[in-house]
Amino acid sequence: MEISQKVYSNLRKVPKGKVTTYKELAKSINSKAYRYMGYLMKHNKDSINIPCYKVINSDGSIGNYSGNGGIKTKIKLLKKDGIKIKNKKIDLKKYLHKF
DNA sequence: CTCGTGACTTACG
DNA sequence: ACGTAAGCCACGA
Repeated sequence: MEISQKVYSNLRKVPKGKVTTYKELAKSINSKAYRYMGYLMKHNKDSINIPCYKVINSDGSIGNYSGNGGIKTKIKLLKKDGIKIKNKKIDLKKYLHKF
């Protein structure tokens, strides 16, 4: 199975109300290709089934987003999932999902 | 095979 | 806190 498919699969496992980081995502597939995670999201081959907005930076900041509205929409979607965002940062202690 | 790319991370000054 | 640099890895051309 291709790495990209594994990443997508894992990302879909993130429960509602939780988020994950590029770092954790890479670790979950036994890889250190942190940068590639974002690369995959941007390419967005399966955007319909992949909640890329649940992927954030290791320090809890939002990171980036190429969808409609960009960062703003990403934050909105996260809030919709019940996640509290403080000054563009997410409380990883509460919302980080580990694989 | 090599090269460029990327929504990252860590370390250092 | 901020900018810079280096490390990292899969993928397409």
